[in-house]
Amino acid sequence: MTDGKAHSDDTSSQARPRSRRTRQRSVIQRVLLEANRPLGTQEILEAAQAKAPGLGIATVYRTVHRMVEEGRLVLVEMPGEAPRYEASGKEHHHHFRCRECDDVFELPGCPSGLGNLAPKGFRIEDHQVVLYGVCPPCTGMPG
Amino acid sequence: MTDGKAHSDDTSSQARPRSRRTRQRSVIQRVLLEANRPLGTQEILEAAQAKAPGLGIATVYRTVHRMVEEGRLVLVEMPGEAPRYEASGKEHHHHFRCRECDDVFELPGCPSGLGNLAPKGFRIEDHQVVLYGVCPPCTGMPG
DNA sequence: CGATAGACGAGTATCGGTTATCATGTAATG
DNA sequence: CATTACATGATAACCGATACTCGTCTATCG
Repeated sequence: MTDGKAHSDDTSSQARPRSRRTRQRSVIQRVLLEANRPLGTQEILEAAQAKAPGLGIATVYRTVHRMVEEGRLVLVEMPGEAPRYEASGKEHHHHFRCRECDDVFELPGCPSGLGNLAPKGFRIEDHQVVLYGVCPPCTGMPG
Repeated sequence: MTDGKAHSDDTSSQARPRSRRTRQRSVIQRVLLEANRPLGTQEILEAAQAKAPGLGIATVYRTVHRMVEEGRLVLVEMPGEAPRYEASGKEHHHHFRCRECDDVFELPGCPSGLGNLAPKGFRIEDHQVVLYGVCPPCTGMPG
């Protein structure tokens, strides 16, 4: 073959459209990857609009979906709430939700003995722990 | 009125309408109180319709709300799913969700050391643990 | 039994979250 | 700088879950 590189008319594989680097997209990605906690779509929108005025909610959804498909973001679901997203690749951890500000924080580590919770006969594949309370800022503490 | 008992025209307090004992309501209550696991509105509807043909979803919502207000039912929320309801008054416990049948089961007990998960500065008030996997019936086990 | 306040079922409306549409804008390429 | 395919923003449409409306029914009580 004269050119071994796959050309644009290659219909094999999923033919995912070539990705572009736009201001909106990079701002959203930065917001998510630099946050040290899971963010909801509205949080993402507001944070990103500071750096990209006029940014719309549709772009947030589009970018988040793309990043999840790319494996760069993972879905974080809290009981009774809309989905949040956080950077993937972190160590196994759980979450804390502040009842004052409604923010969700990451908690390093994992309690042991979760496997003993289920009676015999249950095959445990996964687990999720959520702590509720008040975060340091909301208690009035500086840290 | 001659008697001192509060009559129906008493507008003091919340004047909650007098409750009636209907077939639909008692069936829904039995379904919920006898289930040993949290049920969603659709599950409640289907289970109750077996004993009360023609029962409508509106009555399920009405009865569930009433029972929650009365304190006989507690809301159980699983991440990313519609609300479930279980009988109140049980000992502190957590839940297991089967990925095959999507049923949620109660797990007696509670893992220790959850308080150590949060760094200093977080005030922990509550917690929730969810295990995911396959329940005994779905693994092919009898019990 | 008769009166009546509650309750019911069916259907419609609403709600928050998400997705689709489309005209316009713009990054990437030559 | 011209081309063009991909991206964007605004808005409408959609969706599952839940609440409301209303005509009819019935448990309760005298």
